[in-house]
Amino acid sequence: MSAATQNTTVDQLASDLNNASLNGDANGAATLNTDVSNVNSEDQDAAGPTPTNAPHPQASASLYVGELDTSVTEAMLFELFSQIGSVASIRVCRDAISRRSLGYAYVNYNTTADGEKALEELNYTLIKGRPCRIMWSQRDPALRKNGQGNVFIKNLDVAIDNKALHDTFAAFGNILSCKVAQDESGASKGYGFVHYETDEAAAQAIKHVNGMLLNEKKVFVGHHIPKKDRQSKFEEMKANFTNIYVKNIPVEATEEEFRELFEKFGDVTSASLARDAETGKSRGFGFVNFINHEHAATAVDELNGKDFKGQDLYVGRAQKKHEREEELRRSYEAARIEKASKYQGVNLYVKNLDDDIDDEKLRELFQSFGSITSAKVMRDTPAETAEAEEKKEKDDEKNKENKDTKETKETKKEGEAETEEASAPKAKRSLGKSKGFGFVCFNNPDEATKAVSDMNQRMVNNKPLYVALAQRKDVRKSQLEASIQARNQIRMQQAAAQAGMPQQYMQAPMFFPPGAQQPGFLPQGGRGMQFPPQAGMPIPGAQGGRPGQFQAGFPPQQAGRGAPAGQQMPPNM
DNA sequence: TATGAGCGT
Repeated sequence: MSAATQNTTVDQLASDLNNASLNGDANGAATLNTDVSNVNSEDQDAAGPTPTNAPHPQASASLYVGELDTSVTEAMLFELFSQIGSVASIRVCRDAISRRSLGYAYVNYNTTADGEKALEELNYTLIKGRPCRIMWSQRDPALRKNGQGNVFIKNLDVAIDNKALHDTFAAFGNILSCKVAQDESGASKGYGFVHYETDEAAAQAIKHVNGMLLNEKKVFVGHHIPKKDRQSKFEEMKANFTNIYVKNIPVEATEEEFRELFEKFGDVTSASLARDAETGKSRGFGFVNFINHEHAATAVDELNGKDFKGQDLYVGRAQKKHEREEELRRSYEAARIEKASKYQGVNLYVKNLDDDIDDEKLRELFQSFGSITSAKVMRDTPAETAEAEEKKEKDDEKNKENKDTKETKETKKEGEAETEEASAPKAKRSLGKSKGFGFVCFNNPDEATKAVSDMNQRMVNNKPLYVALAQRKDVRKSQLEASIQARNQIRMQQAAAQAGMPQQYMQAPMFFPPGAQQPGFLPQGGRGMQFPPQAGMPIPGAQGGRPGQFQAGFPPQQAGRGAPAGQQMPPNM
């Protein structure tokens, strides 16, 4: 980074910090001295931001570009990076077998200056809707893998993006990499990372920003601790617990009785029963804290499950609130997965359904194969259908009487059994329009398999059904991705063959700018193709147009262009 | 609440 830019950034930091009320507030947040123009040379720490303008160590012109969408090609990167200066070469790294992009690339410039400029001007540029992350290529993994200088920031305001984070933290030293964690839609997850070149810079950043307000939010800034290190620390903490949680305590038990019960095992610093805020009545649980762990552990061993005034106590290590919540979340997730795998092999995906087919009719179609636990036609929400309905109502005015007697019912919740149907109120509510597919779940896999072989391609209301075993959402998703990748690969090869490109260059795609002399390329000015072929570009004469299109009205295979992926599975899978 | 990914010809 140039000195001029660095100064700008520092000034900007000072002003940003002021604007963002980083200077403390009534809530007791600490005050940050952002005055970097009046540094007391004897007080290094108070000086705060100590930016370094150190050039990167290798003095190469090779950039690593990460966080790329897998569809990003060399050509797209060339278009962007050549705006900065003369690009020597670009390579998107790909899996050796599947050729799927690994999500990162190298951009090599002819000069280091251009590399620096790209780092300053192109970092976090959106490519295919995702901000790219640019670093100097650092081939020595050891330098990257020790966590030196890596800082973790949480409780970030969602408005703080990569650039804002970078600008804020650049004042403390040279940043190798900086990122705000994002969800799939690109929204901030409220935490991020700043990896400095040196530990000193990281220490300065932590010292000066931890606990400060950024966009009204008090941020935590600390050393990045990898998951496994945090976990082992947590294990150690758990192994030395002194705090105990007790439940199933008779409500008539007094604080004193409760405390006495535990004092037999050692010195207790506190023993309290949870009480209702209004009535003051015991809520039947409480906490006991011992001075030392051994006594706490003995109390758990001796008292758990023991009778206390007529009730069997639960006594265990007390969890932190978030720990307990996480445990509950995990067990919920485990239950969900178990439920999903239970459907494996018994749940059928049925598509190309006529709009007239409702849950009831779907069940009837399949009931001869065995015992059906649920049959469900996926529908738009009534709201989505409302507009269309309204229009239809006008059209149907002539047939009004007919419509009024039509059976309507509300879309049912997931997992509800169909047996309710008979007793369901025939309320005159609008039913969402059928999405043309649904799910039929059998009791056992044999019934399901038989139904697939007998019902697939069966004509129903003049439409051939597509019937297959339903796939789990994640399985389906990865299969779709693989097929798209394979399709693009074929297109690339077809395009290359058409252009007369030697096969070997398809195996190791490397983009050289037009005009660059590279061995094996067609001479300039010949009839050679523009290089490289882009995924998704139309290929004259290539077979079949859009893959997955089918003829004579028969639906494509499940891996083709079926209903939108998000609707393929019932919500319980 | 939250603690990443990542290096080739």
